[in-house]
Amino acid sequence: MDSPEQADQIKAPSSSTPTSSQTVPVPESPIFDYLSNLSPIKSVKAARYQRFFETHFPTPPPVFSTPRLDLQRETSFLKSDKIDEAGSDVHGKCGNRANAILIPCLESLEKAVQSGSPSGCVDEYLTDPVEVEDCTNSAGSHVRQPNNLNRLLQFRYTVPKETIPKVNDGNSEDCKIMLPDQAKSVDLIETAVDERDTERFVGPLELTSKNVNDQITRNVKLQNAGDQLNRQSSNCQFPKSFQSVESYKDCLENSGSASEGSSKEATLQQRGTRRHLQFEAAMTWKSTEEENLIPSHVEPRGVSNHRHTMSSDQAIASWNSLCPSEFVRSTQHGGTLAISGSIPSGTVLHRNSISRSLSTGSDRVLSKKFGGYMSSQEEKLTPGHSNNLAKSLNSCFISSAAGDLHACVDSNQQDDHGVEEISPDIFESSDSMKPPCNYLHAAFSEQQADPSEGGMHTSESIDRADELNQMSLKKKRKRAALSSESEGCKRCNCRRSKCLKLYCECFAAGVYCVDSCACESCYNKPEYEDTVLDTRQQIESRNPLAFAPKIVKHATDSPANVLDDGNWTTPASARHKRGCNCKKSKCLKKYCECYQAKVGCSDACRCEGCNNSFGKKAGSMYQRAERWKNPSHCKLDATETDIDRTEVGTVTHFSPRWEEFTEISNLTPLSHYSGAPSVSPSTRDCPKVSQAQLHPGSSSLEPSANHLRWHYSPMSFTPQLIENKEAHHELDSENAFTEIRSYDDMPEMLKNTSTPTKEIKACSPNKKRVSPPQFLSQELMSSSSSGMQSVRKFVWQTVPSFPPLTPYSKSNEGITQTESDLKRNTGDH
DNA sequence: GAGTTTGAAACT
DNA sequence: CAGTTTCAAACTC
Repeated sequence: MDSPEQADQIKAPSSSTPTSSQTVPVPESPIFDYLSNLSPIKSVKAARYQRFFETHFPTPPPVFSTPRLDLQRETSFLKSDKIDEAGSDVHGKCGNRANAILIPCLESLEKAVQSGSPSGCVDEYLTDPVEVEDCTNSAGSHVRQPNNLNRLLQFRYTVPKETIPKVNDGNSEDCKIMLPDQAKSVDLIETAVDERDTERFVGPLELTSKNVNDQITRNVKLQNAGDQLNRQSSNCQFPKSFQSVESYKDCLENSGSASEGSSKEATLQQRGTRRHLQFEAAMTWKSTEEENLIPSHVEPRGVSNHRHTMSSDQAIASWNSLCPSEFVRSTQHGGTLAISGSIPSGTVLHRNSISRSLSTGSDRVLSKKFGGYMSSQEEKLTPGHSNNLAKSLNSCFISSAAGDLHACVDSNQQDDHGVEEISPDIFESSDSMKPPCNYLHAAFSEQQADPSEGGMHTSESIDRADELNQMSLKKKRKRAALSSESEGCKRCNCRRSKCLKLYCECFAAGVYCVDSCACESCYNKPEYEDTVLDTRQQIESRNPLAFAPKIVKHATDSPANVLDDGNWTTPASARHKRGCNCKKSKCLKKYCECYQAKVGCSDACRCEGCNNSFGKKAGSMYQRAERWKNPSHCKLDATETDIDRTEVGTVTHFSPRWEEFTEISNLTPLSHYSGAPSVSPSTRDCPKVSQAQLHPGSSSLEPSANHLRWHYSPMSFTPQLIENKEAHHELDSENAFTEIRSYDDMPEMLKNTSTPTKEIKACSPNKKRVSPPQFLSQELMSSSSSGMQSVRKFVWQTVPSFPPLTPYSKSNEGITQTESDLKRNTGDH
């Protein structure tokens, strides 16, 4: 059973292992590899990051006051649906029954909560939802496998490649560690994803992004699950059998929804930081990848745990770009942070870094090779490399300017990561949505045409630099302008902002300026990473969404809508996040950001005399009225929904902040879906949703993928319920959909303050919406039109499977209540 | 290419 | 939060 590699791994240093860890040989299995690959995270760290979130997003007291009730309810819910048949003999035990895998997990959670769990602290509760999902997910993946809990426990201690960490936290059992093969795992993931995604082209980057998201989600989930399980089932025995890859895949699919749902059900704090997660998701992936690349043999057992911790921290840091430096500092305590934990502060914050991460994920070898993406810390460890790192940015990098997926390939990697591999369709047709070609071309030219940066010797570099300097700005600007015109790419021409303000398109896009930019006194360069990050941080402190995509695509762009209403097939289905403020251009010139992005103006716009050819703001009222009449054609904007909700059917003024959040929330589902196409049969049955994801113009392909997960998972548990309920309502599902999703994604503070749902519904123009405000989810089920069905399902998924576990549940009282109602109704049936 | 217009971003 | 200033892109000539 023990492969050579495993043997080596077993021999891996465990000198620092305080506890006697009896290593148990683990058969090599792709599945297990994958699972092992999930970067187990130490519980301590988990708690830390939870506290971290708390710091930034104070948790509402009510949430923690009643975690138990919610948990019970949720647990029972799951049990009734899926677990009962598996038997209930899992209580108190660590799942010897494979089929009952879900139960142990829930039981563990339940016990933890009911018994006041060791810490009894908020952190635990915050973690619970994820844990449950983790269990679910893991369960799904191990349905046929006994002692899966052990595995979950094991995950936590699994060390990539040749490292044999101690398994137990000092309890009774000594567990063996599976030595994961990261490459295999990655391949497996990609394969699984690919197999499920048969409807659309999936570029390499996209797969990478998916992996990134998967990795992030699973890392966190597994971490939490591992922690919880470890507490609850230290006596678990190590699994002795391994399921087949096929079974794993099946389970993966079945559990996919749950897995993804975990994100949705993540703590409110997490939700508050979703945006960062979206943008920096790649970070975690990168770190994970790098982790695996790191020779484990170098690090002692204790360190291995550290590493995982770092992985967790990295993810956290990714989620919270507001405090990158803090994160970096925290990671510096880890023994291996140099590599695995070394997320450059810049990387966390700047999208260039993200690109790096993704590139790393796409090609680990390369990433390792051109550690160009190394953080400053890494640079310290490997002097001389970092500078070339950025330059050797050979693989594709992704930027999320305007929520788009951008790919850049440098000359070195073109063969390996040709841009051609990236479907042009992933880019928005609008100029603003196009890849910031300055990155594309800049990075390219930087490598190719700018020897000064490519490793030339000093004299040559100087000469080259002089040449470049001598190049008149005019020429540069002209070149930039030409390239911009001809290729739809943009380069900045900043003169006074130093490219450190949002005026700078590069900076705003989260990427560094490149040589082809015509900017002056540019500080938006890798060498000024600290400055860039600080500035970015400052800007984000003012406006957390400053770097969020300006153009968001509406998740409600279901295929049906597209078919029924050609207007919505255009990019106009997307909207500017905050809307324009045009006064003189009438939204007919590129001065108008909406027009520039080729999207219609929405009620979010404060433009005057709007005549936007992609959609007039003035027409929004009329359109909305039409939509009210014909919900199946509804394409309601989140903005409109919000307005409806807050303005009693009259288009007046609305809070831009709200708009931003709602739009962001809209943004994610699509991306997510595209990133993780198959999750549950239920979701598969929603062609509209999936197709919506496929919309060529989808602006937010990757950055937000993680975000989306949180919306889909629950669905797998309640497809039937949805159908049962949805016929009972005649509400504007579209609105409801948007509303709920927005609500879901919205930070708690906003939820509490800006949702006069009652008035809204009571006052809706045509009185279609009559349901009580607390039953938001019911609205989702309103429309009977086929076009909305998928939407309804999708919406329903937004209902947390395990709402009570988090503060979020409290805030979503209405939703959870609806869920209860549904359960009752279902039971009646 | 120079100058103007425009609206977002930043500032007060 | 509103008004003003700054800024860089878009536009015009």
